[in-house]
Amino acid sequence: MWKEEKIKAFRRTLLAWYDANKRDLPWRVDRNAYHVLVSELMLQQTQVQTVIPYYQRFITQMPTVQALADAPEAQVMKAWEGLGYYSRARNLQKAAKQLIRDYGGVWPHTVQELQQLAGIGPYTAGAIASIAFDQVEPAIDGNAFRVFARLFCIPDDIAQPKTRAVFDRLIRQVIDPKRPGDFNQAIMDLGASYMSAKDPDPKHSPVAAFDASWQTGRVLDFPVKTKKKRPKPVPYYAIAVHSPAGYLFVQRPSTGMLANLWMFPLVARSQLEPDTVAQAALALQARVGTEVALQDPGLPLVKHTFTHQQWQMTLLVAEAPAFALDYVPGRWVQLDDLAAIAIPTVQKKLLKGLPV
DNA sequence: AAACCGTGGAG
DNA sequence: TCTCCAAGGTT
Repeated sequence: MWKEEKIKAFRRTLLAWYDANKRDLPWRVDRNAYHVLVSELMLQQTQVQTVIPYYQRFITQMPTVQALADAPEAQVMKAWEGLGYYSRARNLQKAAKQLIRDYGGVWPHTVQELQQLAGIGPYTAGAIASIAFDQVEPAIDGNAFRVFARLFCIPDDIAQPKTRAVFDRLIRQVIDPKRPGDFNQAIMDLGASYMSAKDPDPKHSPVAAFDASWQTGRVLDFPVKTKKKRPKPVPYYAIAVHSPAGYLFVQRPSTGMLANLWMFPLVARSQLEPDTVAQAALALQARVGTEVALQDPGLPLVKHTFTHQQWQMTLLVAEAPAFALDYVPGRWVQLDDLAAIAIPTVQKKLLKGLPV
C-alpha cells in the first residue's frame, strides 16, 4: 500500500486532471439524484455513447421520480427499447415507486438504504451516494477494477465475486474524502481513456507515475479476469402470421429473456418431434387457438447472439384466417404502427427478414 | 458461486 | 467472422 504522502499526491493529480479534462456528459450538468439514478441504470454494462440519446429521451419523457412512478409500464419499456437488459427498466420504475411509497419522495443518502431499491447493487449505490450526496463511498465498476488492478498490480481474478472486497478495502484508503463523487468519476474517465481495456496509453496517463503495471511493463496483464462461456445455439421457428390487420405479435412472459416485450410467436425446435414445419404448425395452433397454414418460403436463417444464447431462427410465414383476428391471444400490429409496442432488437432482425 | 440477462462497437 | 467487453444486478 502507498504511504500517506503518495495517496495525497495521487488524489491531487487525478482530480486536477479531471477538473481540466472531464467528459461533458448530459447527466453531469447537475447532481440531481434522479438524473444520477437514470444514467447509472442505463450505464450498467452499456457504453456511454450508446446511453446518451436514450438518457435524453427518457428524462424528457419522465423528468422526475414522480413522473416515472406514475408512467405506464409500456411507456417505460418503449423508452428502453433497443438498450437491452430490460429488467433494468422495470427495476428503475420499481425503484421510483419505492422512493415515493417508502420515502415520500425524499431520497435516502446511505448506500445501505439505496441498495434496498430495485436494480441498485453495490456499484450503483456507491455511485449515487458519492455523486449526489457526497458520501465517501467507492463506486467499483469495471473501470475501477481495471484502473486499480493496474495501479497496484493486483493479481486477484475480478470475475470472482469475493474479489470485490479486496478492491473495496483498497479504494477506501485512496478515495478523496473531500470529493468522493468526483474521485469516482475521475477513475471512470481514466478507465475510459488512458487506462482503457483494449487500447490503453499508459505512457501519457496523468497518473503514469503511480501505475505499477506500466512501471513493470505489464499493463495488459491486468486486470486478471477469467473468461466466460460461449453462447449456446438455440434453434427456433419464428412465425410471421399476417392478416389485413397487420402481423401477430405476442407478449413474452414476465420473467426470463426479453420479459414483457413483443415478438412474433416462437416455437422451440428442440421440443419438436419430429422437427418439421408441420409440427411447428401444430405447436402454434396450440398456442394461438386456431389452425394456421404455414409456408416455408426458404427465407435465410436469422441469427441473434445474446450473452449466453445464440438464437437460430427459421422464419416461417402464414396468412391468418379471417376469424382469427379477434380470437388469438396477442396483438395485430401494422408495421408502420410499431410505436405502440416495445420490441427487442432480435425482433427487428426478423422484420428485416420478411419477404418484400 | 455461478448462471442468467441485450446490445453495439472495436479489433 | 469472431471475440471481447462496456458506469452490474438478481437469483
